[in-house]
Amino acid sequence: MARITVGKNSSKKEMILRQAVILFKTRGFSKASMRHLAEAMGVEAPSLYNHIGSKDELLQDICFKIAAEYTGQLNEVEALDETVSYKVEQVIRFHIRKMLHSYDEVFVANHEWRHLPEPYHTDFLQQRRCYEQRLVALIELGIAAQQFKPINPYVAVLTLLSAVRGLEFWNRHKKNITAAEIEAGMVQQLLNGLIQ
Amino acid sequence: MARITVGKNSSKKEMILRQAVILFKTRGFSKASMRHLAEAMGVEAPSLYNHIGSKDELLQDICFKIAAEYTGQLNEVEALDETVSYKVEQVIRFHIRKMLHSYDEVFVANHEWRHLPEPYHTDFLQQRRCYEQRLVALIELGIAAQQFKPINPYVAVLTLLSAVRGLEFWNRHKKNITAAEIEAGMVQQLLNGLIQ
DNA sequence: TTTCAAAACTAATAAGTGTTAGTTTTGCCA
DNA sequence: TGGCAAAACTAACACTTATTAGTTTTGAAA
Repeated sequence: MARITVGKNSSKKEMILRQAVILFKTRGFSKASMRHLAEAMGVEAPSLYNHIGSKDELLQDICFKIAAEYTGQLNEVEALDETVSYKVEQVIRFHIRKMLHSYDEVFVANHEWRHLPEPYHTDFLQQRRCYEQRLVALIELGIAAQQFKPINPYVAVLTLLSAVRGLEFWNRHKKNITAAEIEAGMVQQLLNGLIQ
Repeated sequence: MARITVGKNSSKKEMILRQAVILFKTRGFSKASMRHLAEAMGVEAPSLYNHIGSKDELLQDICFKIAAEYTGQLNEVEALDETVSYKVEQVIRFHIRKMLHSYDEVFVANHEWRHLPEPYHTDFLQQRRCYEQRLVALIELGIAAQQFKPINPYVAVLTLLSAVRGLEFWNRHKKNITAAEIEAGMVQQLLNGLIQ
């Protein structure tokens, strides 16, 4: 059949990855088969293996790319010379934007990391825990500086991350509400709940 | 082999269902096989079909039981003669307790409803949307009564539900923090973010 | 002890899984 | 136009899946 035609700025593997993200998101990793993916690419399943290593490798690429982006942003924010609440606000806003702009990728990373084979599964969890720990430290700093109420910092981080993650379920209402409105509302509710 | 021995207050189907909850939670619905479930029951796979209709039916039972419990509680709260913020607090507390006490069931319902076959898939989503809509109406009432800040009520509901749902990820920290502490912290952060 | 339904068993089916081997086609560069 | 690697193809493998059919075992009531 027709070959996988290469776009300007993306290799064939990247094109497969893009389809994989969509497929894993809509069907879930387990129920998404290489034959489904091949069909989306207009090709037979074994042909995919000229470009990729395995199905698992696709999931790894998706999950670790997202993880790296979150960690990278936190590095930048931590280095800022600003108040804690400003930093927390930046983190919240980054999460919200990532959720709204790279919806499918974030969704797959959030839901399907469980299917990562070892040692990637452990590695991913480890990165996640480390990220959370750094946020906890940030909140603790805010409490010590009396910018934040004396709340349990673990609970605060959980609440922040979970609330933002919930934007997953919100895509269906996209029409009735702008991204800016969502961002403003969530920042207000989440940050006001923390600040003294 | 040995028969499935019936406990005092539970039919054999209920016993299978209990094992299914655990299995679906740990392996995910797709990767949980009837052979796994049979092994957990100490029986061969086909024997299960003397007690249940299908694998899908197990998932349906789990998801709709949970949905009914949430709807039932909201019915009760709505009927109360109390302030809106009291009602919202009751809803938040119910969600948190459900999450902490029926962790596995709630987890499965939250994660695996996607695998429900039609028409159950549509029905479940419909019930979910209806539930959210009723919460939105509650928040709107609070804003109209000037108990709450003039926040976007959809965003507020999303934030509440998502934050509570995030308790999923918190079980690993169970040791370091009591249920009461979690409940207090979350109620404070979430409700204070709303109240005028 | 006989009876009989409930519930276990074995065997089998048809479909789907990721992936490899080996072969043919494609399409660019000389 | 001839050569050659990239990338498609077909065929196949070794599993696993949910489920059905048909048969045997179990264990309580008569």
